[in-house]
Amino acid sequence: MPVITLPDGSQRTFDHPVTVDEVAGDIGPGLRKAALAGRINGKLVDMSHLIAQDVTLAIVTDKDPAGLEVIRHSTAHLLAQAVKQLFPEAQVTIGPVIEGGFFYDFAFHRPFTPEDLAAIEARMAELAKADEKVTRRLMPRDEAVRFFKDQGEVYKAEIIASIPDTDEISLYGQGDWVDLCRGPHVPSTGKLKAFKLTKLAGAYWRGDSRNEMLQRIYGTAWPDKKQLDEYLHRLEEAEKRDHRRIGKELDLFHLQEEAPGAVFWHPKGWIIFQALIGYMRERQGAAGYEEVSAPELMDAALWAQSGHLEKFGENMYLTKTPDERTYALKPMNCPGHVQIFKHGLRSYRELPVRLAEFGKVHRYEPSGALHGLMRVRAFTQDDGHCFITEEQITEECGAITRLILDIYKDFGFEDVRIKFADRPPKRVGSDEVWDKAEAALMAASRAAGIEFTLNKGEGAFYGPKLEFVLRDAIGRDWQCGTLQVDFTMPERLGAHYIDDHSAKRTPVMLHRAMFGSLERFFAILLEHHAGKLPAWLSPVQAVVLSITDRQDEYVRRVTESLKNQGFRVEHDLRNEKVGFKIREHTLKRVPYLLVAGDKEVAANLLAVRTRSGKDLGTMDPETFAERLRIELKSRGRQVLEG
RNA sequence: GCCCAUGUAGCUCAGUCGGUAGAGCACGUCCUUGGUAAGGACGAGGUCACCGGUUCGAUUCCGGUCGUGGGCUCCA
Repeated sequence: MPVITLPDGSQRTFDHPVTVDEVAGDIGPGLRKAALAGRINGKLVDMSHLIAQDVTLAIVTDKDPAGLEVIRHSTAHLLAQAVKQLFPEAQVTIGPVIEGGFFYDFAFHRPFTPEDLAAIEARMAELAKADEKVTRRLMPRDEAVRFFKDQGEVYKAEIIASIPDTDEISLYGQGDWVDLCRGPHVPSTGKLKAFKLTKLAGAYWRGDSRNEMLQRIYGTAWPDKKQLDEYLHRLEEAEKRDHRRIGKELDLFHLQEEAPGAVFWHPKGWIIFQALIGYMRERQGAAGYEEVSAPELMDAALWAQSGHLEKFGENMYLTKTPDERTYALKPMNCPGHVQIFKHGLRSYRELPVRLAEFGKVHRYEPSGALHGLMRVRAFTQDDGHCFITEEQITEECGAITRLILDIYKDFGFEDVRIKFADRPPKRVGSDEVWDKAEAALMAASRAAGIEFTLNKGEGAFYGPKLEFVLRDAIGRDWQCGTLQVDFTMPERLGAHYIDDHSAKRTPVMLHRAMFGSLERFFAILLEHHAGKLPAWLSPVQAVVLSITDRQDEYVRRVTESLKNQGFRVEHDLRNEKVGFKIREHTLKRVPYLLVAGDKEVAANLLAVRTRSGKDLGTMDPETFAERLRIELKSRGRQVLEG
């Protein structure tokens, strides 16, 4: 006698057990048709799920995020079914839903080709059109293992064998194909109407690089064709704002074969880079940091003492010199800063000592990890180290966290996620010291009132850390800022201060970076703004354009004057039509285009146009300068273009 | 590091079933003096990533190396 309570609070009573599908049909034929799954007491189930008890039930359609997940998961199954039909020797493994779509990993004796992909997709379309019923059944674990082993599906058998005894094993079938799955799934394959296979890739079995390489097929799926097309369009748009592409278009930097993972900064890119440094110099100077510079090349012995050589050695560049010494190119700035701290006797009265450096570090990253400016082998950190007493940890961590979040706001990043990364397997320092460091950072985070998620085992080898994560235009997450508590390094490198009882004490060291890598932050900024950097960061803030050569003298004079006032301004006197010049500088994302024709020259004016095509009318050069000055000073919060 | 793809002019890309290559844009010269996203003509530009092999002959076929791209692993 199940009584079923619906989301709107209404109840339906049945005199026999009913399926979700029947309930949906009872509510209305339209809903029954649109239904993909049910949610019983908060748990997702199939349409065929039989309800015998009193429950609350919601019918899940494609309007529900969970419905979209069901569609994607079922499309992954459809993919596997198609692959098994076309390539019976291929073995299936796993096929989860991911952001934007799904993938399925297969073991196969040869790589899939783009032609295979097209054939698979075509077969999937046929199978969807056949509208095969999707059925669920339970099977005892041992029987399921045997069932898949008999079919040569050793990966599936391995997965089932690793499922705890207590969990039930459910199998889903559609047509001639059966797969292990927790479910739920769409009631029939006809519900899958809009999908596309997007790419092929390799992936390790169970994500372990010691395991064999499987072949992963990525795809995306949506409730309808329109949403699929919109998604594909979004991908295209994201590609247009790829920092590598914009870097080329705007002539900001380049990379070349001879220096994999190292950047050749062009004049315009370097202006932006320096603007970032200038900004950070100002902010951290105000926060009590003193800027220093430590050697890039130091004797390997120092890196052995710090523990870097042992824990980080495979990522370090080493060089042997004619004097038979081995030097290491610094992969981190901390040991250098400790040397500066420990030079001379330090008193507790001096603490906190805050040292900062725009330090260029080199790390030999695996070749496959390199990615534009996002992942390089030579990069610049806005690195800083605070030498403090244990009592100062909470306050100092709070100050750093507030500073980081405030700085991100200046660049338009409001949504920042914070992760707490605790002790990694490869580490230095005793467990007691780690307990203390983790507790201290945790307490400081709580005191600062920030929310964070746990990133297990991802701390630095010398201490736990907070990671500040930004999301880029294509939806990828990038760790930028970091804050680490370190009870180990000062000890290993022999740093001390004298406390108020004239005793030698070891300071606690905080490592922090806000941009993290300037190269990466630069790339994220470019993508975030699609190249349209705010004027205070733009390499060229305005271009003065002549219409004919009669304005040359005036244009030169105005440009010179603006330059003398500290603005980054160029002129364009080329023998081209004004439309051509406008187009070109707009494509170069120059914030302001200042046009001078005969009329403007006669009245000492400039016709001001923005890169987004807005006409701001005419104004005299002094007025423009004043307004631009305000915009730059407010870092874009007060914008000339309105 | 691993899997797959890929490397032709400054850029974006054609092309050569093996006989040393072409377009558009950019660049140079000239014509045009034109009012808010491409005016026109002519010209110059490439050891077809690098090293080997097969071949009378390789940019093209094969092998390797390096780089790049998409993933995996790793990470700021």
